[in-house]
Amino acid sequence: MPLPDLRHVADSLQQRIPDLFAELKRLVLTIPPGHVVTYGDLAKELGDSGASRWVASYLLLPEGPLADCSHRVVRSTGELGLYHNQNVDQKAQKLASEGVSVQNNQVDLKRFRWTLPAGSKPLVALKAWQRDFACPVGIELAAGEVQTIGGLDVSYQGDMAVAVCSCFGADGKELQKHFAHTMRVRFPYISGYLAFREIPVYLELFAEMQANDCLPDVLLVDGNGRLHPRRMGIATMLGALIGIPTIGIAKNQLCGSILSDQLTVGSWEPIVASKNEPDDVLGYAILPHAKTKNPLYVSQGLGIGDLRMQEIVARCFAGHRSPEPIYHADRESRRIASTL
DNA sequence: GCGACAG
DNA sequence: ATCTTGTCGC
Repeated sequence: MPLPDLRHVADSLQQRIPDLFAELKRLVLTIPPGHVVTYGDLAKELGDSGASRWVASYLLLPEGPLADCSHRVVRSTGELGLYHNQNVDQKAQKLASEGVSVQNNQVDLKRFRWTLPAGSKPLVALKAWQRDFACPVGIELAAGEVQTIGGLDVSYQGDMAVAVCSCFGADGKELQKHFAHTMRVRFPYISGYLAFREIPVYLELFAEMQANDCLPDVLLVDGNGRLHPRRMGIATMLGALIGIPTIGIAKNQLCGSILSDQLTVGSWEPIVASKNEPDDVLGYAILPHAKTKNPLYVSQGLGIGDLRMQEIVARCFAGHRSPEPIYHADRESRRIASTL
């Protein structure tokens, strides 16, 4: 199956990613003096209440572009919450000067809550994109021995992202070569939407690797694949976009429940969406070795069945918690980011 | 009050 | 992910 022109894929995907910063700013600027909204109100208007933590952290940025308005955003309980300059009293004073009465660090939301205008809800569109995403059917890891296993990770220096792909041989333990690409990210980290933050830099990286005729046979991606609220984690989406089989490797559990309550070294314990449907396996938890008590969360990206996925990941274990290709990509991307 | 969500 | 000091252990 011919691979797509990744230069073109990179450019067209970038077009489809909304500017959440601009949309949040637009919403915040509609709050008139004398009114407040909650972090959750803003997140829901962006399309997902799960974005409230990002909304709060962005508003509370000390030198952030919305620092002038952040006093008008409070917690859902009516508590004032934090303020960008650490001085909550100043938040109360600003609200009071605008006519919002504050008692015991609380605002009466019934009286002062502003109704935000209907927005474009960009996260609703992105959720729909994930749900409806049609994976190409032809992507399957070829039978026989794998030649090259790639490990992917991204590190950050501010809003600069450094993506690295470390290419390992069939044994999964010997580094052959690696590639790196640095670019500015323009989408925040929100749980469930990691792909929209990190896929752009990966696509730039793979466009270069394609130009050098150095694409691995299979990719281990730092993040989930099928183990995702909408079954469309970054590993799955990336595999579909670049046409290479992928496996998702996460260090923390995003969703689902582990069927077994006992993890033993080297055993693949199924993770299901709900214990009521134990046949719907989203991925596996595995302890790579006895030195760590935290498992790795491994799930199908695209084009590889469970057994082969387990075999490929297992042969990449060598004393670190992460498989060697990801471990190397993590260290190398971090090293480069620290020089920026 | 508790639980809590990849990077 | 990043911010961060010392500290425990192989």
